[in-house]
Amino acid sequence: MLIATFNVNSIRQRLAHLMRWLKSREPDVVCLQELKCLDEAFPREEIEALGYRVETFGQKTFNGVAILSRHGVEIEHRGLPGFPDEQARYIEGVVSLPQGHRSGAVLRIAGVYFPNGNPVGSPKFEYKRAFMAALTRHAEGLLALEEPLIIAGDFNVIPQPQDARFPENWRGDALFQSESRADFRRLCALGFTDAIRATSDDARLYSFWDYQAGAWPRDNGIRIDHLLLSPLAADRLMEAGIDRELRAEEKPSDHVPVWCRLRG
DNA sequence: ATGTCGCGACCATCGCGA
Repeated sequence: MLIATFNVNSIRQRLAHLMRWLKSREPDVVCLQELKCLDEAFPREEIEALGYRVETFGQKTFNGVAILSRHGVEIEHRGLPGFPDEQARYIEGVVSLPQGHRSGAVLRIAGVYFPNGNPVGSPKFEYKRAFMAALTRHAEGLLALEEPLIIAGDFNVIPQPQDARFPENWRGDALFQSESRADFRRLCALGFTDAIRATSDDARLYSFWDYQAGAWPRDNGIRIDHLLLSPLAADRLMEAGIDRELRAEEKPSDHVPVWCRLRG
């Protein structure tokens, strides 16, 4: 059972990349972020042709999230409960696992696209913090369900200095601000496992490289796309990885897919 | 030191968001 997250930075610009990657990696469930289009403009037929159910929560120009699933999926929320928002940043559903799956009958999946929050001290930063507070509150309720649950997406938070090649460059940035990191720790402390950190001590595990200033050739990356596993999901965690080779393709997204494999 | 994309308004560059 392979679950992944991928910020595509425009689904219409990245469809070919996504299709190639879906065919090679064959994930069961994928959370997408930054669709940058309305639901009716989403290229759903192409992805359905690969055997995926497609559930979108789109928005014109900015934001937009989706869940792709090779198994049945029932969407429970488009938009973060308890957080009235114009922006399409949250989608949550329940995936019906194949018969006999050892993780039980269902996997709950929440796809998130966090506000960037820059500049620090602006209303945008307060909006980011409010989004995290609302997600943390909602996640408490989800954990009480005692289901396998994964919150997957672009959190726009660099959790630790080792999650950036040059952490000093991010001082003062909303992605590395102490409040952002504390908010992220508070969410994790409810009982979530960071799939990448739980399975690897490797250096340079990044999921984003800026388009500017040669960030990719210099490997000036950061890790901001995360998979947070509830205890029942973490019990089944086998391995996790980052498909960094997509960043070397022609016209790539500035993010790459991050995935984890659950036993069963 | 700088270096880039994607979108939409609106036609050709520009402002915004990242």
